[in-house]
Parts: sequence; structure tokens; C-alpha cells
Amino acid sequence: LNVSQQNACWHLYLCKYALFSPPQKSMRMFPTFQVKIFGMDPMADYMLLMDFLPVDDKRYRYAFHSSSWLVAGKADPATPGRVHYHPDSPAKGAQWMKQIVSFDKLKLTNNLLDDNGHIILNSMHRYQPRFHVVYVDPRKDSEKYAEENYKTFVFEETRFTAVTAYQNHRITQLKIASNPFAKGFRDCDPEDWPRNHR
Amino acid sequence: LNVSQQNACWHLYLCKYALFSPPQKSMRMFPTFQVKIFGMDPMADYMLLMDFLPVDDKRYRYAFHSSSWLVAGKADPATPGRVHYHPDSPAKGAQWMKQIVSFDKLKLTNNLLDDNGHIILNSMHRYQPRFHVVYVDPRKDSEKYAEENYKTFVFEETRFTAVTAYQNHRITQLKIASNPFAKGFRDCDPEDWPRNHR
DNA sequence: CCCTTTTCACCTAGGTGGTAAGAT
DNA sequence: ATCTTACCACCTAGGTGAAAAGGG
Repeated sequence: LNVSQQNACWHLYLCKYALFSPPQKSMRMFPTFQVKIFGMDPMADYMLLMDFLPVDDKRYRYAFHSSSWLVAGKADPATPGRVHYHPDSPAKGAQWMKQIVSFDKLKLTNNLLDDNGHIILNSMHRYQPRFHVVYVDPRKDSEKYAEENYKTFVFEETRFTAVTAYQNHRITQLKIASNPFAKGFRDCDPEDWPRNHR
Repeated sequence: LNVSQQNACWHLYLCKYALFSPPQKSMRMFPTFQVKIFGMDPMADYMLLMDFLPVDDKRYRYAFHSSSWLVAGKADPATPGRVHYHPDSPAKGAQWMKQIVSFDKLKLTNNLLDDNGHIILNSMHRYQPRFHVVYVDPRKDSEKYAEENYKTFVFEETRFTAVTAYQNHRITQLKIASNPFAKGFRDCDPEDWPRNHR
């Protein structure tokens, strides 16, 4: 079993990944976490899921003058460690491998009381997304094999800082340029973006 | 195994169940075919599907002055007999029985060249929707039991005439009043509709 | 002062019937 | 004359960042 992460632009982002109470009580991840999977048994069932680990025990703040993140103290109490199952789970290996798997329904929130099953994060903290593949073992005593039926993949380039508002104007512009839902804020052709924002 | 059809207003409809070429090459069924299912094995897998049979070998036309459908000759050549699988298929009996099953993704077209897998019908012809339940037999020689693993349910009240344009103003008004996507054509509160259109 | 929440206009994406033009 | 198609405004439903207001 092998997995490659498909989104090349992660390192550019300090993400507005968090937030809000009703009506907008959560946000999708953007860019979306996407993987290409190899080596599954085409006929077997698998569950695909993601979770998020704190990268460290720190809280951060953004230093505007130096355009960098600084440690601002100890982390806030950890949020509930929820898990997001890909909504197509369970599905056959053949189905998962057929095309890139996209976690575009995954939503993040900072609302500790969230009851929609969204991933809860602390703003101004750093997180490492993790991707898990669970083989659905048809044997009756499958609990015994839980360990070997479970594989975890970590792509360090997908680490990010959760925020409730963007701290860096270039990130804002990059999101506006690349997220179709933010098209209303574009002031030029997104094709030209890498050139005229260098 | 037992099934009840959940939509009470079928008999009122001569349906604009058909048509068009791109960009609008098909239409949903409205009202949606919905069923409540009883008596499945909660732990077994089932596929749910629908198809449409011609009610007779006739073509119809609408007589405006008498507000009724008249036979207008022999049926056109039959369209490809396609099938629509409920997109949640396969799923466990417990899942299907938990709530009303709604075929709201089913789409109809009159385009014989349709390559989206939509149901193809002849306009001005009458059809009988059918609902099928297929038990996914885990036995290796399951083909042998195909017959007994397959149940069909027919609700005669769901018969309709496919059209490309409504032939009756009261049908148009009823659709406008009851379909949320037609709200733009309402000229009064839909709650008042049964009263002020009697 | 720094961060969070609310509300908003503006998008994406797609399902309606009206209407006028097209086809037979 | 009758039916079909193309295009349209107008909805549903929901995802954006901006800006202003709120909170410690």
C-alpha cells in the first residue's frame, strides 16, 4: 500500500482554517487534502479517514513587521480529537484507486460545542493532518488484526496554522486567486496571478 | 418485505417529465418517488433501483377543449430500457429502513443519445414507474437464487404522461406551488394554494 | 491591542417554468 | 397546428473574503 499527496501548493499557506458560529460555523479546508492511492486489494473494502494532531504545545502570534510567526506561549487546552471519515467509506480498493481521492467535504471549526461532527481546532495553533487507511477485515475475529489492518500516512508539507482571519495579505490573495468561491474578490485574471504578484 | 409509496399527490399530475438538449438535457422527477420499506434483514446488503414501463402501445395528445388526453395513434419506437440505481446502493437493510428512501437524483430525458445514464422516455407516452429491491446474496452461487433475491413493487397511482411542456394550467400552477425551485413563479403564499385554486 | 464574531455582497452549482423561435 | 428546443430570469443551497462590530 502506498499513497502520494496530490496538492503541490501547501507550503505557501498559513491557512484561515477555523471558525465562526452560525450561520457560518465552519469552513472547508482549502486547498483540499487529496491523495492518490496505490497497492490496495481491488476487491476488498476500505475506510479512509483523516485526523489532526497538534504539531507542538505552543500558541502562536503573527508578527506583522517581520512577517513571521512567533511563539506566544503555551498551547490552549486540547480540543476534542475528532476524526473525519471520507463520505464514500466504505468502498472497494478498486474504487479508491481509480482516481484521486479528495477530502473536500472535511470542515474545520473552532466551536468546542460543535455538534455537526466537524474537526475542532484551536486558532493560532499548528496542526499536522494525518491520513488513515483501514482495511475492513471480513474475518469474525477482525479485532485481533486491528493493528495490521490500519495504516497511517503523514505528509509534513501539509502542516498549517489555524486562524480566524488571514495574517498575511499574500495568502489572502492566493486564496482569492485559486478558490472558485472567492472569485468575487478577484481583480484580474487568475491565470496571470503568479506573474503579477511576484 | 413490504413497501409503501409515500407521495400522496401523484394522481394530480400529468408530468413535465422529459426533456431538452444541452444545457438542460434532462429533468428530475417531481414529485419525487419515495418509499418506506419494512421487513428487510437489517444486516444484509440490498440494491434499490427503478425502471419505467410503457403503460400501453399508444401515443397521446391533449385535447384542450375537453381538458383530457386522447389516443393519437400507435406508440413511437420504444426507448432504451434503462435502469436507475439509488445512489446509496448497496447499503444495509437497517440503513434503508431507517427513513424514507427518496429517488430525488433520478432524471428523465427524451434524448435517445443521452450518455449520462438518465432514463430515456418518449414524450406524449404513458409510463408506469417500478421499484425493485435486490438482496445482495453473499453465497458464491448467488446467480442461482437471482429470482428469489429480486422483488418488484408497482404503485399504479404513480403512472404519468411524459411531456416536453405542460398541457394543463392547473398542473403548472401545482408544480410552481410545490417545487421549491419554481418559487420564482409564485404569485402568492404556497400555504394558501389549495384554498385559492379550488 | 489582538483576536473573534457577525453580517454582507458576490460567487459556484444547479433545478424551475416562461417565452419565443424552431421543427415537422 | 402541434410539439420541441434554446435561452432566460429567478430561484435553492451553500462556499468565499471584506468590513464592521464585539470581546477580553
